[in-house]
Amino acid sequence: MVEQMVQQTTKAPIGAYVCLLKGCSRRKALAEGKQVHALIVQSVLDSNILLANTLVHMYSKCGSVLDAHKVFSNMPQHNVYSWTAIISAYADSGQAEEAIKLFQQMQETGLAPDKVVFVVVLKACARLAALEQGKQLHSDIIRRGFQSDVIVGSTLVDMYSKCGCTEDARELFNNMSERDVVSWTAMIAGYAQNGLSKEAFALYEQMKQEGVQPNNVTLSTLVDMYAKCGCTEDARELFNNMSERDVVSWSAMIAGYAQNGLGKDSLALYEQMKQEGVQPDNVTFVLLLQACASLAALEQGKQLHSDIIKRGFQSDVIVGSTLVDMYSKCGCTEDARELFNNMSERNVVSWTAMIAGYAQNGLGKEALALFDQMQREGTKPNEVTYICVLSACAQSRLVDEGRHVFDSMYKNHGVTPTMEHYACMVDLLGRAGCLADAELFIDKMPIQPGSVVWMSLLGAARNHGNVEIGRRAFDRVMKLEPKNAAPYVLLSNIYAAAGRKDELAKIRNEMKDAGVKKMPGCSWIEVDNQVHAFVVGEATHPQSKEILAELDRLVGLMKEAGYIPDLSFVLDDVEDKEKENALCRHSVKLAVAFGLIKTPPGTPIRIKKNLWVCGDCHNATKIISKIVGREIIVMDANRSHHFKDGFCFCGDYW
DNA sequence: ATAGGGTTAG
Repeated sequence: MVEQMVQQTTKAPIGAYVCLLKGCSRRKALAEGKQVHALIVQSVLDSNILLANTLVHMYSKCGSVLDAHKVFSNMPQHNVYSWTAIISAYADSGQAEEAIKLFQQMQETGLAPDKVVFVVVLKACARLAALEQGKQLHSDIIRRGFQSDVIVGSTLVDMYSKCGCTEDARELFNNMSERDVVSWTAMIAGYAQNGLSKEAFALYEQMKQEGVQPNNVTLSTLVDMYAKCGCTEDARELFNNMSERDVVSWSAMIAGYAQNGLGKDSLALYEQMKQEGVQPDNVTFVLLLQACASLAALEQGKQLHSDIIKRGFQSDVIVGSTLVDMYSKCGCTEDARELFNNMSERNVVSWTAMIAGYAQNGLGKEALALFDQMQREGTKPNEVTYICVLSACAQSRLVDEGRHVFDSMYKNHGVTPTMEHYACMVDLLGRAGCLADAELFIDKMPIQPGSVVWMSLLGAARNHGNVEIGRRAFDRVMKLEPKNAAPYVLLSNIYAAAGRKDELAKIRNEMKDAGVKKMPGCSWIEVDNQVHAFVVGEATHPQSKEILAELDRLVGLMKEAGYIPDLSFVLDDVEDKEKENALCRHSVKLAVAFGLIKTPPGTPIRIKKNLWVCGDCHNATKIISKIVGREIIVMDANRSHHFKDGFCFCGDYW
């Protein structure tokens, strides 16, 4: 077909080829572009500088920097457009350092840069947050008199913002001789990216006052900003009022829900998006997978996975890593691993996601093995990798292995332990019952221990019923984070388990006086592609009556099997009978009962919980798994619990 | 040629 088209236009072969290549660029049709390239070579037109430049451009747009570079280096001569095309190829593919290097090479050849090449190199600097180079470019731009160009100006604003220099960006913005909607939006986005939402809103108001119409890019920026502030309702209102919504606008709103714990709303919005005929892209899928992961919504996650394959996004490394994460967070480490093995490209995040998957599911040995493999295959672990490896060791009681990893992280990969790593070590030692070692470890820390470290110790004290250490750790957390409810709950658990009623009452009052509220426990379960949420103590689900009846029936059977409700997990000072009732309304139990009613016998039940699963729910679920002959998987805020035949794979170590 | 949405942990 390509040949036919060319033959029909033999009168202007070069122009025709340019047209064809531009079409390929637009459609990102690499294979077709290569065909056209072959024809150009056949017609001995490949030394034509215009065609060669267009080829470089085409390969760049189709994502093949390698081919772009080949064409570029085979060209008999380069003009400024050739350089622009190859620099932009590297900048767009994320190889910003290479782009900057090429720009320097270009200047060495004596060619004078034009506006466009400055824009392209500035983009590379923004990507790298290479402020010094950016400033150098800025002065070159002034020297050549390009500073009054509105595109160059907007790009400079963007570069300074992405380097974290919002004040420089703003000064430049104020001095721009001409400002269009893009300039305003770049400055608003600059504030948003640097967490200055007040300034961003103020500038947005000013923009409207000066009569500049915000477009859908401006509004999507604001939707994202509202969402990042946690104001999803404001974001939604703005989103609803947008006249034009493209895939980015929808994704920004989907992200807002997914990243604020409202995964259900993300998935609902996706349905609406499809109805309105907007096509999701790779980024949309990443966000939706995050929503599924946060809900452990495996069925919908699998559906998305097949949509991803259908639309050809499965080779995107970020999509792949997010899929690994989604399967892991649904408790399916084997599926995650198979996917991981088949990924066409893996980066440090992909490896880390898989290691984290093993860690979350209590498979410490597998995590360590993968960590070894990763290094053998030449991927350098980063600090997050180490957090995951250490937490895998902590979850699986691999104390010596964890110590060894910690001791060698700087030596092996130059990763300096941060607060999080120290907290992991305290967790590792504390969980294993070495509370004294953990305290000693904190004493020897070269940095001031932060609240995460003390929280780890407090958690360990809770697990091992150590009142004194628990109290000490609690006091340290309070000094750093007086408004956090978690330490109050942990210390209350310690007092309750130790039967220290007076101290329990006292801490409950202190908590009340401090105006600190415990986050209510909430569990989710997906049934028939629909996620159902259960909040502790609430009977708001339409089928609450049946759920409570089922729980009643189960508790009877459980007691026959030896279940004794652990009333120490009810912190309110009420009668024992009432405590037992309260235990029965814990969200995990409600979700389990619902799952039992709504799914066929024998099928596994998968539940997601926002906090840690409580000891009584853990014990109860073990017994239920045996009585009803079902596998029950509870993904809590920390790790998974896989119940089967009366046991949990965590071995009660969590 | 310029502005907006994305991956691992906690």
